[in-house]
Amino acid sequence: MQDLLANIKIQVNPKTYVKNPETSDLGKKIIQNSILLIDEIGFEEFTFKKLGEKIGSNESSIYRYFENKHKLLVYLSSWYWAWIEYRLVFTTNNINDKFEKLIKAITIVTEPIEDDSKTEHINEAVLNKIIIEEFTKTLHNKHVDKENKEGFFLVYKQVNYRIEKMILDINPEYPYAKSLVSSIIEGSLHQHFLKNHLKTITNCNEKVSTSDFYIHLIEKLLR
Amino acid sequence: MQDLLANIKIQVNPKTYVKNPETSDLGKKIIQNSILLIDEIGFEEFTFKKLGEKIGSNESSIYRYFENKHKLLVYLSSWYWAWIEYRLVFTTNNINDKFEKLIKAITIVTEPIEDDSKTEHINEAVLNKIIIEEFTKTLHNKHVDKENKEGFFLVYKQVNYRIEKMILDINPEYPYAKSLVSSIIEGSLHQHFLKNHLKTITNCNEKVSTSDFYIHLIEKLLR
DNA sequence: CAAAATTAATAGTATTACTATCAATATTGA
DNA sequence: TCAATATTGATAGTAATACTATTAATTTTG
Repeated sequence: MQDLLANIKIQVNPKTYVKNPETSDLGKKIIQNSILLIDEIGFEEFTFKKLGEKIGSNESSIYRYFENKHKLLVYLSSWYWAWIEYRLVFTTNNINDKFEKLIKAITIVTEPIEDDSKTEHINEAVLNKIIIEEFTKTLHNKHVDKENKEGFFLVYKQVNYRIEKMILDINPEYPYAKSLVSSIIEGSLHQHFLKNHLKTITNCNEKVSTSDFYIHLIEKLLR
Repeated sequence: MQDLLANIKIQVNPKTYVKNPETSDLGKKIIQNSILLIDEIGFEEFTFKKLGEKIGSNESSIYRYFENKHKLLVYLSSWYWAWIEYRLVFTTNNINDKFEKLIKAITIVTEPIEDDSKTEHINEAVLNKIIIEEFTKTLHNKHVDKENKEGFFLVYKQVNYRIEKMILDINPEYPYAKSLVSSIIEGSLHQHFLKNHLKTITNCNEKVSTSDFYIHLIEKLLR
């Protein structure tokens, strides 16, 4: 899996960037260190100037890759969900038992990302952390509708559709497959967030995983 | 209910404001029009300067009520959840059937807010809209832990605890009561958001309500 | 190795997110 | 009622943000 991923290039919607960061060293440095810096100081405090200082490069050079920090976050999110989708397809492929397949899928989107693949400039564990803390901001702003039309959230929706299909495969009569999936995918990020910050309104912790909660839920609901 | 609410003063954590906006005309104007302006232009574009212009008042006067726009949003959210809690307690009071009680509670936190009570300077329907679009931002920032300690999210958590108790009353063995509640409360806002912006990953629309989805869910899960 | 592309350095602008000061107005309480 | 007090408005000012533009230096490539 590690090796396989090393040879796969994750494609991100070109509208999110001015110049593809995968095509240069500086671009890769921008991606790598923006993940680290956003994790460190949070998205609100994050600026291109600070990122420039961190990578020993110039603010204006970063602007040649990304229009603004919002688009950079959309890029990072898109990369993340494309990576999740890849793992989802790879992991559930060739599983015949429909329920087992769904459980594997739910696990992929709900389990914490333990460690990175070490083969790339992207640290998936840290990226997962910033997705938990910041992903909501890619959707919750007044450009959502415009950006949705431009296809910024296509991969995210694709992940939703794939799992929806698995649910309808198990039970074509279940009337809320879409809502169930979107509430699991988003809800899982939320449970991870609560585990980190508002521990008293979640059961998830070191012992009980978010995956446990959601697998128990779908078993009760669909089995 | 309307009349009753007119005589109830909703209490908000004093640490969210510098001067209580309920104590003056200007304060009430700030609350009333900040809700309308945030709904209009979104939280990112919202500034105290623009609000000042809207209410024919001075930027610096608004700073005498709220330290910054983040704290104002926390104030508005706290008011909202206190109002929800009040309606929750009021509506579920004296219902003996445990399941009926829970369904009423779920309905309160998931149904759209149709219209305001007309008795106050706060338009609850519009406030509900901005909670759907912006509430996530009160939690997702680097001051969460500090603000959580200061009690900024107490009422929100209180709403969670109340419904958790109802679930455990029905089934004390259910191991994920906290996570179920928090995922319903937050997930409901998310479903409303998807209904407005990403329609293809939700079943909720004019015909199917968010409440339907969640009531169906808890019936399957706990009945 | 010359042309083209990329990056760095510097400067500059409009806006934001405030703080400070002081005058004008409203409120209140003796 | 009138003086003290509190509130609000107007103006000015600062540091930081979120960019854009220009030009020089460096690197890449054909």
